Amino acid sequence: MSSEIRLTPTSFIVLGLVEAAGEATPYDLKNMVGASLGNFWSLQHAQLYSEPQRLATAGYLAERRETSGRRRRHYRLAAEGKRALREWLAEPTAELTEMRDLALLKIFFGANPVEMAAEQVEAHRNKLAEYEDIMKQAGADLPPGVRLSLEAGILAERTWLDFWSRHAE
Amino acid sequence: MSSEIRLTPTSFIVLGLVEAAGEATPYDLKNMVGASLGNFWSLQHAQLYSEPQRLATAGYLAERRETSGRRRRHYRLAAEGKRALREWLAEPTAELTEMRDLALLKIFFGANPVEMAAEQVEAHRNKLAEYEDIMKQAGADLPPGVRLSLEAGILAERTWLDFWSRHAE
DNA sequence: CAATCAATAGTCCAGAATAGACTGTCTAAG
DNA sequence: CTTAGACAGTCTATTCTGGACTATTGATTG
Repeated sequence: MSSEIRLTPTSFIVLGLVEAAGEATPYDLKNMVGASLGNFWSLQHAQLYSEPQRLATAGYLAERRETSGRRRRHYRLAAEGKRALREWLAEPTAELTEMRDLALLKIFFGANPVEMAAEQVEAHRNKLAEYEDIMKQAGADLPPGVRLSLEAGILAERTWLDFWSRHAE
Repeated sequence: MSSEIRLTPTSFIVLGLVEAAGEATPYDLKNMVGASLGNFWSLQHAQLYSEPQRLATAGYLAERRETSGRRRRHYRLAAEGKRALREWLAEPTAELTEMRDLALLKIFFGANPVEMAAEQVEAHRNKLAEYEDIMKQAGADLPPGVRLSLEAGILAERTWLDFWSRHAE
């Protein structure tokens, strides 16, 4: 309960994942992130330990702690957390994709695009293959939202692959 | 000189912009960012005040301070800064685009894509128009790297516009 | 000329995020 | 029974973020 905290995207990621899992430890969250979300929103694993605690003290999550062994903390959504998540999901955003592309930054400042392109083509090709693979394996049974964001990832990777290929000669 | 500091992307942005300008105040840098780079790499203006100071104490920039009025600080590249920038530019990166897209994050967690799409189509359409405008106005005389990253921005915006349009019905 | 307004320019701070080293716990194989 | 590797969590220093706040300058107008 109590202290008001600022809810950041990180907060909603934690709330969303906890909701999806029903109950989860930070380590569970870490694995969930790695398998999905991490592909398009990078997170430090340390945050998956600190953020749930923040949310728990503020009343958005309920915490149950094991009394022996690893003394893991298990989190579930509290009513307040469910409400906050619902609200956030319902509110559309006009905010644009923010991208941070080191290679592009170097190009901007005059780095040689051809040299840059070789590495980038390779990296994007791998990423694209990975996504397409997931889509082929699991595509049909993915929740629609997850599937949609995977599609978006595939589109984006195709675009980048295309862009860099054209500069690779 | 002296104290070793960690050079982050922010550092190289400052070094790169100072090099391009010859000499610049933080406020100049802020304007340069707004007009170009800011479109694909967001920065807090406060950092354009603190980062140059960090770089100056570490010997990468030379600082000249006005003695009256606003007491502006003017920075130029020091030899060490020029070296660091060259080195960074020469080294290709395999790092991928990191994207943070709030709308996509919401979709991932189950938000209604149709509602999301309306706002996003609008926002991306505007951004795309803005880029294409710059390209038409200034395209020919842009430095090649700047032009290339502008092209990348246009491609990316087209991709997003396309993606969201398809879900807008 | 003084008042005032907008644009210009810079400072500050609390809190959040990042990088990455470090420490424990558990299980299975040799 | 020991040890390697996977599993799970903690910690710290530094950087970054959002946003409020202050101060200077130049242009307008009454």
